[in-house]
Formats: sequence, C-alpha cells, structure tokens
Amino acid sequence: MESIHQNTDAPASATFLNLPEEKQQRVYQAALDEFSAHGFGSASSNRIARALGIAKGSLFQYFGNKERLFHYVFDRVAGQFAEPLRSVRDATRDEPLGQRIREALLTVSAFLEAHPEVYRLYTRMLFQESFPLRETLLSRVRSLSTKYWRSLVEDAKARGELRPDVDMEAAVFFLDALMDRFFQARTLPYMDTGFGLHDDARLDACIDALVSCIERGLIAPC
Amino acid sequence: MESIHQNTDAPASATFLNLPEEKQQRVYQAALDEFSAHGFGSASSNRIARALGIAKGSLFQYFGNKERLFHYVFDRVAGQFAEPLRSVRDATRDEPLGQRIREALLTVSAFLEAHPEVYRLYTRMLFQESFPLRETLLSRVRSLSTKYWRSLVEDAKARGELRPDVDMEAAVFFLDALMDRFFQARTLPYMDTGFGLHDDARLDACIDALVSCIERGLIAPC
Amino acid sequence: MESIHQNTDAPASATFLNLPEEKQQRVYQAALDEFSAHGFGSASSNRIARALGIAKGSLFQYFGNKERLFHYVFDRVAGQFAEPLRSVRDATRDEPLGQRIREALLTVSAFLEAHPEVYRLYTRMLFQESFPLRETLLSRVRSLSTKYWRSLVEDAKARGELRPDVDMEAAVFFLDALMDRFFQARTLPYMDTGFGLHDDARLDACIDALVSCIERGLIAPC
Amino acid sequence: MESIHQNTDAPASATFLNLPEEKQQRVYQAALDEFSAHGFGSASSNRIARALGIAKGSLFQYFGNKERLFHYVFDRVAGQFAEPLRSVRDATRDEPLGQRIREALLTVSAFLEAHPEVYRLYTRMLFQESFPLRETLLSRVRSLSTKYWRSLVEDAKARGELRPDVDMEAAVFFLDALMDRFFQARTLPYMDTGFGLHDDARLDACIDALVSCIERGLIAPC
DNA sequence: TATGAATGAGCCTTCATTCAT
DNA sequence: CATGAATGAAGGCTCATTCAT
Repeated sequence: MESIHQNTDAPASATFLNLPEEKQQRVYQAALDEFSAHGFGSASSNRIARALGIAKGSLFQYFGNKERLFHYVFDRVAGQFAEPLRSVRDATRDEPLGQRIREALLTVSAFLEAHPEVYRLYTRMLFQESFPLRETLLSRVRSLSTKYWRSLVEDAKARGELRPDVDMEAAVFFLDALMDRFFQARTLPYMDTGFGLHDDARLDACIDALVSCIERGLIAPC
Repeated sequence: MESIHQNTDAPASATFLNLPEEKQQRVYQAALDEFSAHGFGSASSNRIARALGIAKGSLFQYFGNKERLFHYVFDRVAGQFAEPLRSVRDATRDEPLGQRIREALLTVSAFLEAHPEVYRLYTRMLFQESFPLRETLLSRVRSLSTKYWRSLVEDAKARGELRPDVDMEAAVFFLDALMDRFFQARTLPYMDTGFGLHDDARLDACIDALVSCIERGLIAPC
Repeated sequence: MESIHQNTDAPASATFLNLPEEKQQRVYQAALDEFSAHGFGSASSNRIARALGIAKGSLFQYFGNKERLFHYVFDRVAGQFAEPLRSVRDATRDEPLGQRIREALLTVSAFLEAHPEVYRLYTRMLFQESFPLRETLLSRVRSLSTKYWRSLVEDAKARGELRPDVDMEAAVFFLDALMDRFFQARTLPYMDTGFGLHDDARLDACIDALVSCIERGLIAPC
Repeated sequence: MESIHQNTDAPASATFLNLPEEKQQRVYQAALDEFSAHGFGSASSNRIARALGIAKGSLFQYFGNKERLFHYVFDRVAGQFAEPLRSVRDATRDEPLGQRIREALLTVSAFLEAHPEVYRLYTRMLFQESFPLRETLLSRVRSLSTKYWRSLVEDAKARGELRPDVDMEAAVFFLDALMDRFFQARTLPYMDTGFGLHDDARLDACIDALVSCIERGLIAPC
C-alpha cells in the first residue's frame, strides 16, 4: 500500500520519480559513471549536473543530497547484480557443480562486460572506508553472492558430489573468493597475475584450468 | 648534481631526506594514516600538516605536491609488504606446500594486525580508479604477491607434490585469489561470508579447512 | 478594474482572496510561524509551502513574491494587536490611571500568551534593519501603542489625577517604554533582570510594585 | 597560565591574532557592520570578504566559520559596552540618583552616537530567535546593564534617597526598561512616540522630563 | 488555477598551492 | 629552510523565482 507521506528512506523524491523514464535513466547513468569513477567522497555533484546539462539545483531537488543520490544509484546497482545470478542458478539446476561454476563465470563475465561501471562501483565501495550506509549497502550485495554459492554447494552436497569431509562454510568462502577475484581480474588487468583472464581468446581455457583447481585441488592424491 | 628541474622520479626532496630520521618517520606515518583513511582524492594536506603540528608550507617544500607525497608513502608501504613475505618464504623452504601456505597465512595475518593502515591503503588503492601512478605503484605490489605464490608453486612442482595435470598459472592465480580474500576477510567482517575468519579463536580451524580445499579441491574422487 | 500591472499596494492577489477563508487562514498561520521564527531574510518560502503541503508556485501566485507575502502577514498581525488594546481601553474607561495600567498589563499578557508568534514577529521586526516597507509597517504598529497610552494619560490629566507639572509627552514615552519591556520580559527570560515577571505566580505582585513606581516614582518626597 | 594547546573556545585563530593590529581592526569593523546590518543568519561572509578586499578563504582561516567570527565580534562589542558604563558610574559616585541617571543617559548617548553599529548589533540580537551562543552572549550583556542600575539603586537606598516602600527589584527593572528604550529611541526614530528624543536640540529637556517621571512618578500626591 | 520541474545565484566551507618573510 | 598568510577554485547545498502544463 502506498503511503501519502513521503517515505524519508526512499532516496529519490517524487519529483524525480515523476520524470520521464528516459530522463531518470540518464541521471542514473551519469551518477553511476561519476561514482564508479571517483568513489563517494571525491565524486562531484557539480560534475554530474554538468555532464547531464542540467542545473545543479535540480539534482538536489531530485535527491536532497549527495548521500541519497549515491544511495539511489547503489540500490539500482545491487538490483542489477541479482538478475544474472538468479537466472544462471535456475538455468543450471540439474548440472554438476563444476559445470554450474563454469556457466556462472561465463554469465557474470558477460554481464560485467556490458556493465563495467556497475562492477567498478561495487569493488570501489568494498574498500572505501567511509561512505554513507556502508554496512547496509555492502552486506546486501555480499549476501547475494554468498547465498548463490551456498545454494550451489548445498545442491552438490545433496547429490553426493562433494568430498564428504569438506567443510561447507569453507567451501562457500572458497568459491566466493575465487569468483570475486575472477571478476576483478576480468576488469582490472593487474589483478590477473599473468594468468591471462583478460584475454577473451583464452577465457575458456582459463576457466577450465581454474575449475579444475576448484574441483580437485592442487595436491596429487597419494 | 642537483638539477634545476624537479626530479619527478624522486618523490621526496633533499630537504626532506636531510631531516632527522625520526621526523621523516613521523611525517610518513601521519601521511599514511591520512591516505589510508581517506584515499588519495579526499585526503587533506591541511589535515596532515595539522596532525603533525608543522606548517602547511613545509609539506610542500618536502614533496612539492600532494601527488608526490602520496607516491612517497606508497613506495614505503610497498617496501613493508615485501619483508614478511620474504622471511616466511625463506623460513619454510623445505616444508610441503600445504604447510607453507598455512604459515604464510599466519605470518601475514600477524603483519596486518600490526599494520592495519598499510593493508588498508593497499586495498583502497586497488580499487581507486584514478590516482597518480596507479599502474606503476599497483603492479609493483601485485607482483610481490604473485612472485611469492609462483615460487611456492614451482618449488612444490619440483618436488613432485603437485597434481601433474595442474596448470601452473592457474595455480598461482588460484592461490593469490584465496590469500587476498583471506586477508580481506580478516580485515573487513562482511567479506567473511559466515566462515568465521575474523574470529581469532577459530582461526586455526578455518585455515585448516581452507588449506584442505586448496590441497584436494571440492569434488569427491571417483 | 483589474490593472495589468500588479497592484503593489495590495499584498494578496485576487486569487488568494477568493480562496476559502479556512485555507487563507492556514496560509497566514504557516507564513506567520515561519517569519516569526526566522525573520524576513532567513525565512524560506520553500519551507512555508512544504509545511502547507501546497506547491511552491501557488505561494507566488498568491503573493507574487516573498516580500508581499511578508507584507500581508505583518498587516494581519498589526490588526490583531489593535483588538485587545481597544477592548481594554473601553472596558476601563472610568477607572483611575493605575488601575487602567494594571488591567492593560494583564489583558495584553493574556493575548501574548495566546499568540506568542505575533509578538515574536513584532519584536523581531523592530530591530531587523532591512526588510521591505519597514517604516510603513512599524510606524503603524508603534502608533497603536502610542495612541493607547496617550489616551490614558489624557484621560487622567482631564480628571486631575496627574501631577500638574508632568510633561505629557514624557509620560507617554515613559509608559510606552515600561509596557514594552514588561512584555519583552514576559516573553524572553533574560530581559527580566531578576525581577521575576516570567514567574506567573509572582505576576500580580510584580505588577503592583511596578505600577507603584509608575505612580509615585522612586524618590522620597521631602 | 597559557596552555600550549589551542583554546578551541577562542573564536579567533592564532593566524588572525598575529595580523597587524590595524588589519584586525578592519576585519572586526567590516564584520560588525555586516552583522549589525543583517543579523547572524542573513549576514554574508562573502560580502564581508568583498568589503575588505580579501579572499573568502582568509576569513575562514582567521575564524574557522561564520559562527566563530560572530562570536568574536560580539565579544568585542560586549567589551565596548562595559567601558562607558563603568566610567560614568565611578565618576558620579557621590551625586544624587537623579543626577547619576542624567549623566548615564548623556554618556551612553554619546557612546551610541559614536558607535551606532554596536548598539544596532545588540538590539538585533536581543530579538533574533536563534543564533549561536545566544544565551551566553546575551546574558553577558544584559547583566552589565542590570548590575549598573542595581548598584545605582543600592547606593541611593543606602543614602536614604529612595522612597522607603519601593521594591528594589522593581526599581532595577524600571530603570533598565526606561534606559533601554531611551537608547532605542535615540537610535530608531519610530521608537520615539513623538517625545522628541532623536532631536539633539531637545535632548536636555527630554532627559529632564523623563528623570522627573522617574523620580516622582506620574500621580499627584494627595 | 494549481502545479512542480527547472534554474542559477549565492551561501558556507575546504582545499592545494604559492610566496614573502 | 621553515613559516604561515593569502588565494581562488571548487564542493555541497538552499533559495526565490519562473513558466509550461
């Protein structure tokens, strides 16, 4: 039920929500670009307005202040993350763990390529000491990913694919860590340690090698 | 011979280098604190000078500008990272891979606990889009870590510990990714997916579980 | 006949005057609250509109600009002042001067208590250097009070109550000054010099003591 | 004992205090002019800087923020008030009450004529609802005046000049009220009810008439 | 007629940097 | 060489006012 009173938690004002969808989209994109390029503290409302060709004051009419504008952008970003994860999970429900990981990597890779600023904003925020609502916003995104890997691991366990002595929480952490870094390496060349992930031609081979490490580890069985 | 032109490669001026070691150290620490707390763009030279109780002008006499001050700080930080890695590598030369990983995790954990700002600065910079000399500075640090894991993997391979079909570069990437995230989880609670790494009491158990994943992977051998 | 040019003498537009009485009253009250709380310069049309839940544009349609809105409010305020003064003057017509003063103090005290923003707006404007129509508006209010005391003094003179050598204008000034301060002290605690006027329990005693000073002065007759 | 640490209560920074006395004076005067003309909220730091022909930033280097600049100005103003009151009290110690009042009025009149902005600032602040440190600052000034009149009244009582039944606190309030309004009328024409106080030629006559009201009251002795 | 999006001037404040002393 | 006063650009934000719908 919609309340008559303004929801003060809602980052965007009614004024903004009444704008034509297309203008909302432009504002969102300009703000996302700015925040993903400069972080929260160094982002400039002035620059955003200039890039949009609108008056400074309008931005503040839409969002009240920089913090709420950021909040709005981050909310939409978090929403965009959820989509591809959900779809790939459902689409691969009946496949073995290794294959599910493979497909997740490919799906999310494609998403990141299409929305590089989205991922840049996320990683940036991860290590930005202080920005508004840090805890709330980050744990929301983190839990998306954690839940995803946990569901995969549990499915695998239920099907008896897992080594019986494997610690479930360790496995979730292990997958989350590898995937996170996989995406970082796809986005930032120097995170790639010479592996070659950023080279699209080698992507499949890299994924195979990595999944092999995940599946069977590094050490020779005696 | 001193050139009339500022040597852009040397962040610190002769003036600064002639200062008593102890004052250099204080300046370094104050700047590190500021940069690690606020990043590059939002760090304030004013605040650094105020914290040190010296004139703002002095900072600029020492380093010319904020960028070179940052450069100087990051250089020293990178140096500090190298130390514990080198020492733990040498100290564990003859042990099996799993054990070497275990000890690396413990050693670096201890280092991070002692120098939280050092690690904070590093992670911050990792994802800060634009700061001076980004490429140069980051690849220097990254390669420290990469080299470390590569040497471990190569030693293990030479000793026949590794699964014979394992891709060496994949293994390096794999270890680098896990370790990086391990340290992040130790520092930032919400990076720890529920695994429990930030809880000192469970640290040993967690490390064992994680190393087990690294050694033998997730999938049951048929 | 409506002129094309805005009639600068009439603060409120026909549009406003055609509004239901009750809405006019709400607008007046909201504007009075804002002006009495923030003065003219720092009052915010935005805030008034927000408090009323009407569009900012409407306020400007009603009054053209902030200045005329203020003018309108002050006009009504001045009108409200006149009422209690008139009624207490008429009601005490036949009593001696001291008693008339006593009753005036009580009547106006009651009025101020009921309409604190009215008095706050007045005192505020008294010393606000620059606001539109300052001279016009203030002299209108001032003359209300002056006329009131003059009529009291003249009545007393006609009845032979006054010291024969008393300067009439001095007496008017004298009473106006005391009364003004009396009301200030009732409203603002630190205007009360320790006398105790803001303490309702002591009000009667204070008034008696003060009226005694007014009637017979401070100095012992020789 | 002077502390090494900056007294954070001190409105002016060391930077400002190190300025040549003459420049400090110019800054003080410009700020006083601005605050007395516009009050606290509507005063503009920009305007002050422009009037001084200095950079905006300098003002903030001197005082940190607008509030502390205001505080500084008000402090100096309060100090200036104290001076003439003290000197006239001491100079008239042995004279009868009426004469002491007469001389106080003349002395303070002269002071106000020389420093109109000082008095304007004071009256402005009296009725300005909200400005920083309102309570502290105003009660400091108020008590100057209250103390002055109380000492006069007590001296008169001790010498047997007073009507024996006069309430001491009422007398203090009575004098404070009359004097305050006297000065207002000297400064703001429309506070002068037609008495003529703003006309320098009539000043002496007005004072005599007013002091006569104070001494013997309005009512004929029976 | 009421609306409310748009505007740009102006506000307070912080900053990196310069330079005379 | 250290100092710290001076600077002006830029930042976030609020405001009165306009005008198309």
